[in-house]
Amino acid sequence: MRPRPAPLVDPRSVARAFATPWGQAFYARPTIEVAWALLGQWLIRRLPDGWRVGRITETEAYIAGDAANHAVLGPTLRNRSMFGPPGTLYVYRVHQVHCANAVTGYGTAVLLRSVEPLLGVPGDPRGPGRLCRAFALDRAHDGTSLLTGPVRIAASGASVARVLVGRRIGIRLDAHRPLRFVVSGSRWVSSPRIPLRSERASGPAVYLSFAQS
DNA sequence: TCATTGATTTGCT
DNA sequence: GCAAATCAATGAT
Repeated sequence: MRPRPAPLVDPRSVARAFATPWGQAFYARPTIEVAWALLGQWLIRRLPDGWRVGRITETEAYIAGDAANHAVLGPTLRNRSMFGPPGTLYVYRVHQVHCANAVTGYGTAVLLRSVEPLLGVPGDPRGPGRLCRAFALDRAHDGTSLLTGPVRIAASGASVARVLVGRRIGIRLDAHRPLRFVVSGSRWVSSPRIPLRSERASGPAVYLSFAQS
């Protein structure tokens, strides 16, 4: 019998982080800034039989005036949680999978694309569909709060040294915009062949100048 | 009620 | 590299 690998995080610290997640102010900022800030944070899922924890390694911003944004035409049955308060979870289905987003403002959100498994994560959480499968997320979680719900995001305590920026994956409209953000050097990232360019971890200020909200 | 369309993943060539 | 799988949301009829 093979020894079980030691967990990368202490379950007690996970419970503490789950109890003190990022608050609404974390999400109520320009979407690109939030997409950048989410890198390195803990995504924590509470299930009846335990925790699932991953370190966020890949995000995409869906901003105002963005043709690829589901919310660009206003509220519908599918996207209505994108018009909830900052820190709302927006989960939708596309093809055969689900994708999870953190709402930042009225009709804007950050797609969670990949995490690095830290505790209790089954399978491969690289890619938004596989991330949702690994964290057992579906439309039942749409509209729940990342501040008080069964899925939360909390500070990891560690900072991300360098961020890679590139075009978003799998979209047709506004496909060229540099709104995809990746933890530099991580192997827990989808679409490894899509080109990315390296940016200082000092922040996304350069992108905020041309892409508001 | 019908046709179109995907913020994906997988498997085959 | 490319296309199929497969289905709910959406908008047109």
